[in-house]
Amino acid sequence: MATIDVLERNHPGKRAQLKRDILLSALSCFNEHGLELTTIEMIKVQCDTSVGNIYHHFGSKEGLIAALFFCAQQDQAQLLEAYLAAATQAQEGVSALVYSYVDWVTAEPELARFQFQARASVAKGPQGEELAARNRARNRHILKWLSEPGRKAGIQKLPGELMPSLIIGPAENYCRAWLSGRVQASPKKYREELALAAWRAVSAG
Amino acid sequence: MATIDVLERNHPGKRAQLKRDILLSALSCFNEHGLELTTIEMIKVQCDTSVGNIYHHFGSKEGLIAALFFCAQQDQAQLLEAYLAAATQAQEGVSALVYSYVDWVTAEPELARFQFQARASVAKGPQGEELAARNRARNRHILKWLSEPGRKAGIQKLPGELMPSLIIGPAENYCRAWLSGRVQASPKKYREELALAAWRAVSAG
Amino acid sequence: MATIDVLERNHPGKRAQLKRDILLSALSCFNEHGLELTTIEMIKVQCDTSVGNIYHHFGSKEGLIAALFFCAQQDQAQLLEAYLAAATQAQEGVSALVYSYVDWVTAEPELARFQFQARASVAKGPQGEELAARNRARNRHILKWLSEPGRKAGIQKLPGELMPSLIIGPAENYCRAWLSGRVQASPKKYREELALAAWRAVSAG
Amino acid sequence: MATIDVLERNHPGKRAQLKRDILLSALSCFNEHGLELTTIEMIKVQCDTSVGNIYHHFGSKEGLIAALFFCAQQDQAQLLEAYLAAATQAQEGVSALVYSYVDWVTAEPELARFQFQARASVAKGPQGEELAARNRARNRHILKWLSEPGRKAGIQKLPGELMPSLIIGPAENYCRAWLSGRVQASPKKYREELALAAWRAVSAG
DNA sequence: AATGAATGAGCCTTCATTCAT
DNA sequence: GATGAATGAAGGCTCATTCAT
Repeated sequence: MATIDVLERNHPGKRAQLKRDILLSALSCFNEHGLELTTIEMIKVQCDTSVGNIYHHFGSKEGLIAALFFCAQQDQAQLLEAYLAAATQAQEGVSALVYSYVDWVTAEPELARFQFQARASVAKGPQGEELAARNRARNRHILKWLSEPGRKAGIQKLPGELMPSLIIGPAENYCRAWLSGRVQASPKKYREELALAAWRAVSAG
Repeated sequence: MATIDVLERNHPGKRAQLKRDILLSALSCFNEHGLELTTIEMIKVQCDTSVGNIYHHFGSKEGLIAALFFCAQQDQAQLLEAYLAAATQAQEGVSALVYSYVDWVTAEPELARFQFQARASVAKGPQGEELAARNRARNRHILKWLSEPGRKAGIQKLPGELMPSLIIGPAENYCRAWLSGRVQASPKKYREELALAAWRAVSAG
Repeated sequence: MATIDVLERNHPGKRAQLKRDILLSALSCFNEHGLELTTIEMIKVQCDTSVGNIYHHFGSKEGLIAALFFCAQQDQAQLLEAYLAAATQAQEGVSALVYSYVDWVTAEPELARFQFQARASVAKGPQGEELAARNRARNRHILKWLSEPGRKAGIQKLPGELMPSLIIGPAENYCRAWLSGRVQASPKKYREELALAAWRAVSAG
Repeated sequence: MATIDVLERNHPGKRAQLKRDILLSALSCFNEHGLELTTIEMIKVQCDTSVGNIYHHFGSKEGLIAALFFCAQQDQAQLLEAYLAAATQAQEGVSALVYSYVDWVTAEPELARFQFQARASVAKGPQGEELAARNRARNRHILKWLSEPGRKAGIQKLPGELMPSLIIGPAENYCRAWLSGRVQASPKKYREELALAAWRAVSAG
C-alpha cells in the first residue's frame, strides 16, 4: 500500500516495519468494527504484538487514530500534487482535483473509509488544531493555483470558502455513498461526469 | 422546534411532552459530546427524569438514537415535499432540492449535525435496512419527479445513482464544513450559487 | 465498631448499612495489603457487592479512602471532646489529650493504622485542603482550651505550633511502634507515663 | 550532599558516581510523586540513564527504595554517634539524641521525608527483618549508653520500649509536621525546647 | 556495561441495562 | 408508570521487569 509505505521510506528498518504493521491492523479493525468498538486487544491480536508495544509507539488509542488519519491525509495530498503538477489550464486543475480525489478513494478505499469516520474524532482531539491548520493551508494552496494569471479568467468570481464544495462536493458525496454500499458503480466510472460537473459549477462560461 | 413537535402532533399530551424532552436533551448531549461519549446518565440529568424512564420510552440507547434520527429524516423530508410541491419545471425541482436541504440545515443545525454523526450508527444497527429502504424510496421519488414528461428533456441522461450526488453534493459538502466550523458564512448566503451549480451539473444545456 | 456506626446513626437504613459494609471491608483490606496493593476487586469480594456499587457510593478508590479517613478523624475527635468536657484544670486537659489519643488507638487499632497510612494520600488528594483546615481548627480549639484563664498560668509560654508535638508526640510515637509491632506492650499500659511526660514537657513548674 | 557521599567513599569511581546519580534522582522523584506513583521511567529521565541500567545496579524498584532508605539510616546514625561521643552526662545524652535527630532532619529534609514514607514499604519487603534488627540494635545501644553507671541514677526507671518514644516523640512529631508543611518554623528553632521536654520526660528529678 | 524495545498481567473505571419497590 | 440502586462485563492504560543487541 503506497500510503503507509511513506512511513517506511522515512524511517526504514524494523521499527518502521512494526509501526506499519500496527497501522495496517488498526485500519482493518477500525473499518470492520468502527472506531469505538475496536479495542486495542483486537489490533494486538491482528498484528501479533503486545498491548504495551502499541502504547509504546502511539501513546494512546486516540494517538493511533490520529497517526493513521494523518497518514491518509498525506498520501491523498501527494496524489493531488502529482496531478496538479501535470495541469496547466484552469479546467485541467479542476479535473486534477476531482480525478485525484476519485482515484485515491478507489485506490485506497480502506483508508478513505477510515478518513471519513475518523475526521470528527481527530478534529475534537488534541490534534484538532493541527488538522484545521492543514486544511486551511491546503485550501489556500488550491485557491492560489486557480487564481494564477491565465487561469483566473476562466473561473467565476466565487467566495473562496465555497469553491472547494462546488468542485469536490459531488465527488465526495458519491464516494461516501459508494464506500457505504448505497451505490454500486465505482466512482472511477463517473470520473469524467464528476469532473465536468465541477467545471460547469465554477467555470466562467 | 418545529421538527420534534411532529411527535407532539401525533401523540399529544403529557407522555409525548416527556418523550420530546428526552429527545431534545439527547440531541444536545449527542452533539456536545458525541454519540459514544454521551451516557444515559447525562441525558437523564439534562431532562430531569430517571434512567429507567428513558429505557421505558426508547428501549435502549441505540433506540433513542434511531428515534432521533428518523425524526430528523422525517422533518427534512417534509420540507422537501413542501418545496417540491411548489415546483413545476426541472430547474425549479433541482432548486427545491438544494433550497430545502440548505434551509433545513440552517433552520435545524443541531438536528443536521446529529444526522451526520448518527447515520453510520443507525445504518449498522437493527434499523439499518429500514434506513436503506427509505433512502432508496426517496431517491426513486426524486428521480421520478425529474423524469416526468416536460422535465426530462431539460436534464442530461445521467445514471440514477449519480444524480443525487451532482445535485446535493456541493450543498452537503458546504453544510458539513459550516456545521463543523471550517467555514463562517451560513449556507443560506450561498443558496443560489449552490442551486445554480447543481442545475449546471445536470442540465442538458 | 463505634466509629463507623456514626454513619448509621446519621443515615439509618439499608443504604447506610451497605456503605458501612463497604467501609469495613475496605478498612480491613487496606490494613492487610496497603493502600496501593488493595484493589477494588478485593473489597468487592469481601463485602459481597459489585464493583459498580462501590463506585456508585464512593466515586473512586481515592474517594473511598478519604471517606474512611474522615470517618476515623471524626470518631477520634468525638472521644477527645468527651474527655475534654470532663476536664477542668490544665493538667487534666493535657491528660485528656493523651488519654483520648491512647484510648482511641487501642479501641480502634485498625482505624488508627489506616489513618497513619492514609494521611499522606488524603493530604495530596482533592480533599487535602479540607484536611488541613480541619487540622488547623482542631489545634486552635485545643490551644484555646489550654489558654483559658486559670489554666494558662500553669503552662509554659510555648509557641502554639510546638505545643501539640510536646503533648501528643510521645504517645503518637509509641502508638506507631505498637501498631507496627516494634513494641509489645499496649499503649494503654503506659497511659499515665505518657500523660505525665506530656505534662512535664509543658507545665510551668 | 554528605549523606549519599557515604556511598562514594566506599566505592569511589565512575560506577559509584552513577549509583549516586540514580539515588539522588530517585529521591527527588519519590518525594515529589510518592513511592507508588514514581515510575522507573521518571527516574531514568531525571538522571539520564537507561531503564536497564537502573535494574543492573539495584535489581528492582523495591531494591532501589531499600538502598536509599538504608543510606538515610546510616547517615542519620553517623550523626548520632558523633553527638553521643561528645556527651558525658545523662542529660547530654538525651540532648544528643534530640539534637542529632533535629539537625539531621533539617540538614537532609529530602532524605527525612523519604524515610517517613518508605519505612512501611521496607518493613514489609524482603529487607524487613534486617530493618527490624537494626532498630533493635540501635535501641539497645542507646539504652545501654543511658544506663551506664553515673548516668542511670539521673533517669527514671522506665520500660526500655517506652524510653525512645518519650525522648524522640516530640521531635519526630514536630519534624513530620514541618516536612509536610503543617508548621512553618524550622525544628532547629525549637531544638532546646524539644531537648528540654525530652529530659523532663525521663529525668529522675 | 549499557540500552530501550517489548512484554503482559492486572487495575481502575465506565456505563448500558435490569429490576425490585 | 416511574425510580434509581445495583450489576458486571469490558476496555483503556500503566509499568515493573526482561532480554537481545
